[in-house]
Amino acid sequence: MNNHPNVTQNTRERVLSVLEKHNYIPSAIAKSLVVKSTNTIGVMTLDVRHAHYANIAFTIEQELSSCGYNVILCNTGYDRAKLDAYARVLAEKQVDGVIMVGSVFSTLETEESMKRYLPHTPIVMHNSTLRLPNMYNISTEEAHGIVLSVDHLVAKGITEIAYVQDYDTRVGLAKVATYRKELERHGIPYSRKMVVQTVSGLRGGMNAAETLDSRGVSYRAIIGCDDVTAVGIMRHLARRGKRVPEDVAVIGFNNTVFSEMADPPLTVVDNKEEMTGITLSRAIVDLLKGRDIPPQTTLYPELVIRGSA
Amino acid sequence: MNNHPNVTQNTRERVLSVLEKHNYIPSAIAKSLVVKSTNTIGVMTLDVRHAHYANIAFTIEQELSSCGYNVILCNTGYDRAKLDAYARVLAEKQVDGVIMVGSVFSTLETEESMKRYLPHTPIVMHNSTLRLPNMYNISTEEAHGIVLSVDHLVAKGITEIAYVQDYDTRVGLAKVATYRKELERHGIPYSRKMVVQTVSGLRGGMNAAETLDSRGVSYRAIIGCDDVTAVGIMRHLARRGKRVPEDVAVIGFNNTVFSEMADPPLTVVDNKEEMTGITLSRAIVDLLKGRDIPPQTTLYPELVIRGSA
DNA sequence: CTGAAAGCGCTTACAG
DNA sequence: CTGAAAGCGCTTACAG
Repeated sequence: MNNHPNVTQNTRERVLSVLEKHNYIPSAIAKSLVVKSTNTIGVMTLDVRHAHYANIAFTIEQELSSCGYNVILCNTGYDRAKLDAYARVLAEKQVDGVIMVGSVFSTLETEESMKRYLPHTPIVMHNSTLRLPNMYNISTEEAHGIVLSVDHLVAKGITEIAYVQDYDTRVGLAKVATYRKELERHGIPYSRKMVVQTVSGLRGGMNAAETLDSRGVSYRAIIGCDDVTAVGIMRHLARRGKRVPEDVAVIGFNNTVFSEMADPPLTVVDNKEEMTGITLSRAIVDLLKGRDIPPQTTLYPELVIRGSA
Repeated sequence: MNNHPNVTQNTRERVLSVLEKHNYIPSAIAKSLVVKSTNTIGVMTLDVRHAHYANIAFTIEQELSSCGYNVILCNTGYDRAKLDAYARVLAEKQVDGVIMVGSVFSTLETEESMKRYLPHTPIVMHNSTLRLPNMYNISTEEAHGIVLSVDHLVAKGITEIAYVQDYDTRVGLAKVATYRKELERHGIPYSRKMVVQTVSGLRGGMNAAETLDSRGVSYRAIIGCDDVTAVGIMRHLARRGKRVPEDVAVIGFNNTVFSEMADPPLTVVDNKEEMTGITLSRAIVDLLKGRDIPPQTTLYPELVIRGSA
């Protein structure tokens, strides 16, 4: 009788002292069996070695543990079979809910696994979505970062703005589209020559800037798809003797440690991972407490202005 | 009757088809209650946002999941109360074992919590130790990295070697001591002026190199306590117009992405996080399978030679 | 080879 | 206000 109202002070104390003496630890699994709730949440992520997922996973774990839930960590990679196996084992272990973070999870295969194994378990997804009644989506509108970046540059009188994109994912495409739309909104002519596609990363950033130079276009700013790529861009510029931000302004995406460490420190679009983790955790807790939440929530990034633009 | 030998092919097929049709998922918690094993391992770490812990946690999770175990992630920070709470909840949830990674866990408070809540659960610890019969230790001898670094520099004919240390932790102290011993072994006079203490990080590295300059000592190499600090050291050198490695060779510790990204790419002591994660996982699995393992295992780092030394 | 019973450690009604 | 019984969904002996 855990903290029930109708129990005498006397009896309670007597019982507690005995428990204390024998170092009694209640079995959560026996309890779970009857109350049909395990107080554990499955957290699926692409790869927690990546700072982005690590930050979100950390925040989720901290937030949930402060609410009495534990986290089972699942790194699926790009492996469908792994995802399926995790979904099954989370069902067997009867997690109360699952949080999936990453755009990788927007696939029909994922949908099938989740529908099959966890048809009634609340699922909160970040940056991906499934057509399932028990699924709730929370997304960060990364393309909004382009709006912020272009606005920032234009306010400084810079109009020759190049854009370095990486993969043709849904958000990747949305970002280029927004880049084009934003230029037009500011009355700046759009040129295909000002956007270069590359592999994200240091090398990719260097190559992208190199490509831009080889095209002979004139640019006063480069927006890079992420911060590490932006560091690569800056490295190429430095080797060409161009100063940042005087000659070329650089803006990156993702406010990881790399941004601060860059020289000059990078101005970046911050997708607010802590806020994301907290929002995801609160959503699942709300669902488990029977409170209703909107099926779709949008989070907006913000611009962190440092030395590079 | 899961795959028991004495069951007819016939019966088995009949049963399986019914299970399949009803989409039956066995309850792991009901099973756990009777078999006294949950197939879940608690992994305690300081903070999974740090690349070092993220890498190890990732590898542990992958390795254990391939052996049929799930991981409950616990980020304790420096908070004793949190650690105590996690220890208790892991006991309640009846994890089969726990892995603790980080030197933070070498405290009497930790020992008390673990003894109280998990007296019979196998505990495998990395870089920390407790005087408990159910505890097994696996440590990476970081000081060995100093041996490798000094050897490498001396082989290049460099003898004026400075050392930047951070905190006075057990391993921090062991590293300076080894630095001194190694110099002596190579017949190089040791000077207190050649070691500077700093706060780890970019800023700390810059400050440390600055301090070295202000002391007016002559140096041809600097060994930094970690890679980010080494990047700071290189940044200071670059600002002073010194070339790396021509004028000054730089070696860091921890082979994170920062090392590769540095310019020039950093020569570093790699503490082999993947190997560490695998070793920790195998140890706990061995213990759970009833195989005996040595109470203490030592792992050695290796030198990754890149452009800075 | 198969089926029914007991029990894992809890909670939840339900009698006393 | 307290105590004994039933049941959560499995596995493990043990009869048939």
